[in-house]
Amino acid sequence: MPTDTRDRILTATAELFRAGGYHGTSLKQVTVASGAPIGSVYHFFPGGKAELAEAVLASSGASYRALFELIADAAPDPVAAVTDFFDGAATVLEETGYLDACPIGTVALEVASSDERLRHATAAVFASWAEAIVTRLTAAGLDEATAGDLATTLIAGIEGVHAQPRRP
Amino acid sequence: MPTDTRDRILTATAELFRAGGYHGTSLKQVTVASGAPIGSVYHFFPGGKAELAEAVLASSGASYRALFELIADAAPDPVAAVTDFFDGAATVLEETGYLDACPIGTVALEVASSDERLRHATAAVFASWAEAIVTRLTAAGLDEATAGDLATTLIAGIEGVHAQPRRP
DNA sequence: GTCTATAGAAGGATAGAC
DNA sequence: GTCTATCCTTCTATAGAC
Repeated sequence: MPTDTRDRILTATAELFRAGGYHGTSLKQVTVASGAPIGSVYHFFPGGKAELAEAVLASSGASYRALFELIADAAPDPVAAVTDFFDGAATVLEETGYLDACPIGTVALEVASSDERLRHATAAVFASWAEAIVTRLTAAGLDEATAGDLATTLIAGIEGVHAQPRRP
Repeated sequence: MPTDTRDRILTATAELFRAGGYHGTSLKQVTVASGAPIGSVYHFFPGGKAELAEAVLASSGASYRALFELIADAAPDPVAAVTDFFDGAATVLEETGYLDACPIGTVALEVASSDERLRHATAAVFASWAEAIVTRLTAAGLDEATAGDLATTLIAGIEGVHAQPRRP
């Protein structure tokens, strides 16, 4: 399969971003973790690290959105949708020892004031999540404004939870 | 004043961490922003970048805690304390164009799984904040467990808010 | 305590054979 | 599409004069 290598680079980089963020991840690590040589990385992402990061943010963002939609649409009501989603996140955090966070939030904090292009990529992901949430909340009867505020609050909550390190 | 340089290094680094995080900040930037030569940085922080980061986390963490305590103790009740604090954070975010985030949260996400020492430093800060919140909530009549859970939620909220980039 | 110069390693990126 | 070798820059850290 020809695009197999590209996918491996994408998922490996997403995993590295979860652990070390954008600046904490080197292309050398990407080659080792993905098994792809540096030449292939630049073949699929001619724009280098920045273009790779942009693709990772978009693809990871879409995955998390799909996961939320899957859980939400299986839940009987919006309240259950939210608690199911947070319960799932809590389980993952517990099972992984609170080591790996959300690649979007980590990168978003790093690049907010320094990289216009990547900031846009993170903002697009959060906007997409908000849309998925708002759609379901308005369908359940909430007005647009309340649904939007609640979506922002929920996204802040899930991101903030991931910022908490393991204690001690 | 002999420790003046040390303070300038500390505050300059905290500002840089807010913008670019730990890995996104170089010691060269620290020297430029603080006006202190690299020799002085290593004079005050012989352990290099890691030791400097540890000091920045502790000092910034203490400042934010003090700010919360100031606002909370001026508020008539716990609910007002929380809304006053979040309102203050919102004002700062608006005034700065959502550019600079929380140095603790940013670094916490970067180092959670890669640097044991810095992870401890971030965990200590969050624990200190939680203590400040729990003290006031239990004084207001909440039981210890509920106060602890609420403190964690509030900290997650304030951190998650800072992870949101400016839109568009 | 301050400052400069520099060592030594690691980073991103490119060229070109295959 | 894959892989290696290599260039240039930047980074952390150290040495030593002042």
